[in-house]
Amino acid sequence: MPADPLDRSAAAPGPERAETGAEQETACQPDRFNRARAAQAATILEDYAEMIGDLIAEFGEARVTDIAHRMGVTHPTATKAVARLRREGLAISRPYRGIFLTDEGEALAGRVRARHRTVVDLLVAVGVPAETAEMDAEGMEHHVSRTTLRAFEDYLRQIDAPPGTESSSQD
Amino acid sequence: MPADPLDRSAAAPGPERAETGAEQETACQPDRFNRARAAQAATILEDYAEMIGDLIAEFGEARVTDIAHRMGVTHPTATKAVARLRREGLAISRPYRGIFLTDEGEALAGRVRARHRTVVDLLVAVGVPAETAEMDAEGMEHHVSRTTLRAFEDYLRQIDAPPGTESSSQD
DNA sequence: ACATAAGTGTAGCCACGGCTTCATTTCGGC
DNA sequence: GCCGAAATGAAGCCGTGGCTACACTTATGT
Repeated sequence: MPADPLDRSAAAPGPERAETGAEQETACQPDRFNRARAAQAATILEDYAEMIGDLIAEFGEARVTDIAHRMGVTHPTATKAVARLRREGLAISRPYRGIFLTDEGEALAGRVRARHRTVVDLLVAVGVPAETAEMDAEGMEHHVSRTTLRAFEDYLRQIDAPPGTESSSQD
Repeated sequence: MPADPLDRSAAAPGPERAETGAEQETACQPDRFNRARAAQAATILEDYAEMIGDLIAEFGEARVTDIAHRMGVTHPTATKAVARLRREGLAISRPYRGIFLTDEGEALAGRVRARHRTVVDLLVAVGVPAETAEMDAEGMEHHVSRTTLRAFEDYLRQIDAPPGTESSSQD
């Protein structure tokens, strides 16, 4: 490393940092990160909603303990998450009773589940081992926009079609 | 909705919930979420490290204000992030001076940048518009495991090769 | 019917990652 | 050389999402 890299006087080529033009060039950058942050914030709600949907499908209701167990958290954490779901109008519950999803919550859970499947399928389609695909999709899915999701679906549909059906060239 | 969906007495088909077999079937579930959480925790460090690397490449140093501006956060937030980077041994800095990356930090930034490019390339390859790919990759990349990354690279290499070159397993 | 176990709720702690506000330092012009 | 502006640092607030510890309710078994 340089002798004194921390001395600004010799570091920056220009103090004004090319503010003309470079500013709007990097104007989209914060937006990207803000979108990523927003997606991350929605992640937990989406995961819990989907999980509750799964449990209801399996057992007819979702219990805090089961949610906590499957999410790998303690039960107070699950309780807090459920409280947030309630606040957002995604779930309903009564003290010491099971947790259920509102229509909105169910719709969300359905969308999340479908998206998850699509992401896993795409990963597998491009050569990711099934197990790894499941793992990675869990985190990735929350950042997949509608546009990207549709692109995935199109791609999967395309490669799903028999190769000889519509290939322009004989190959 | 049912008359009284919150009444457990009529809800669960069986209280014991098929603990035989189902337990180990869902044993991997918490792990999935834990991995996703861990990835999310590393997200900020990775993003800041890459950003600092970019700024150093551009200006010879990274300043808190610039980092904050590009990340779309206020400067105290950037300062805190830098503090964490320092704690993790990824960056060095002196009060009122620029921020620089350690060798480890630089290595991390390089890996992150390469991974980002690969993810964007793959998204584009399967039909995602370039701009959307940039957006979505920002969040997705942090959840791409080594295995998946290599699968992406293989896939890109494969489709990069001229379609007629090895179509019939000639070479 | 009651005791105990299991499930649930509540309170309070911590770290993180945003934020605002204010103090301090450095930089730059006069 | 000094003074103001810009940059940085430090303190403190808030919401989130983990956790532990403890209280309470429900369920279960004898």
